[in-house]
Amino acid sequence: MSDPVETFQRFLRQQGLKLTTQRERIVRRVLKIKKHFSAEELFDLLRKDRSRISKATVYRTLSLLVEARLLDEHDFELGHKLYEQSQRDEHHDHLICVACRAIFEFHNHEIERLQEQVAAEHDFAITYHTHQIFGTCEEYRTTGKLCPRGLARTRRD
Amino acid sequence: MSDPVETFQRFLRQQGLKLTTQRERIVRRVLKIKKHFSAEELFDLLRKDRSRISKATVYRTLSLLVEARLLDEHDFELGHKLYEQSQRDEHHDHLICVACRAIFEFHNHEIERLQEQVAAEHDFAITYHTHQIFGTCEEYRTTGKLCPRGLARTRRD
DNA sequence: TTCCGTGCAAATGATTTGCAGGACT
DNA sequence: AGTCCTGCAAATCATTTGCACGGAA
Repeated sequence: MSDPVETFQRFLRQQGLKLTTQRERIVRRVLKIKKHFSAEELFDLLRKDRSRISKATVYRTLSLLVEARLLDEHDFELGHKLYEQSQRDEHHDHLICVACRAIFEFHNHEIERLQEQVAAEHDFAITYHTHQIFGTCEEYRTTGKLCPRGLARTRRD
Repeated sequence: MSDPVETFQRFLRQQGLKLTTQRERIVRRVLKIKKHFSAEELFDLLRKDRSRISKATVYRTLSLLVEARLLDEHDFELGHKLYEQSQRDEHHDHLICVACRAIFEFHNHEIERLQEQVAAEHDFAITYHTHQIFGTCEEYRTTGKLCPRGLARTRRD
């Protein structure tokens, strides 16, 4: 019952939509990605799997996956959006290395709490938030190595 | 010595650039704006002042003003960037009403401190950060009024 | 003079959309 | 049958850029 493909199908049905071959292939491929990825990168991965799905369909399906809450969408000021599998109840924010583009995740309960307090003080009803820290990561600073082309790296300690 | 136009001129000279009529008009106009504004909105304001400056120049000058640290640039997921006069030492983050587009500012010293701690734990050297809280503001929730077209509102309590 | 800067229009580039033929239910 | 979908190419849209002419130092 927590199979993502089923979750997606349930979501689609609910919206009067169908789980097509393309949509299913895309979800299954997406589930294998353990990093942050762009629409373009997903498109390339699908071609490598000999799935000739159009870019339009990739974009359309990514939107659906975000709506279905299977994916989270992020704008890290890279000129294109990045996606990652939603860790439903484990919300996290990001540290983005502007040099090598590595992306790290962090979660700080106290920050979240203070943030809610700030919103409350402004009579503001939070829908979601983004907290991004840009700078340079330790590896880049010591090795000067840039992130290889292709998938944006996501490293966890 | 803290006259923004002079600051800009100093910055330009330093870069081997000139303070042209257009650039000066743009800075002076920008200085009068007390809200967040887009390139397009600035362009329109300039036309109203009978300054026929091209959009290309507006964009080019905005970039320079950001480099000169006279303006801060924000991406609030609105499809276009917003700018605001840099409050040099008074950094702040934002609450963005997704319904009426009002923008509120907040500063929480404790959050900033915790954030530095998070970065330190990751051996991450911070360059800058963005902390945006999206949701609905009190006014929108009670009146249902949408933000009027034109300049994005910035309200402070 | 000598670059630097400007306006204009064309180029970008990620994402979206209109259409016409296909595919689920 | 009746929708929903897909692929393709064209359209968007904010922003950028190439060029030839105009302007500060």
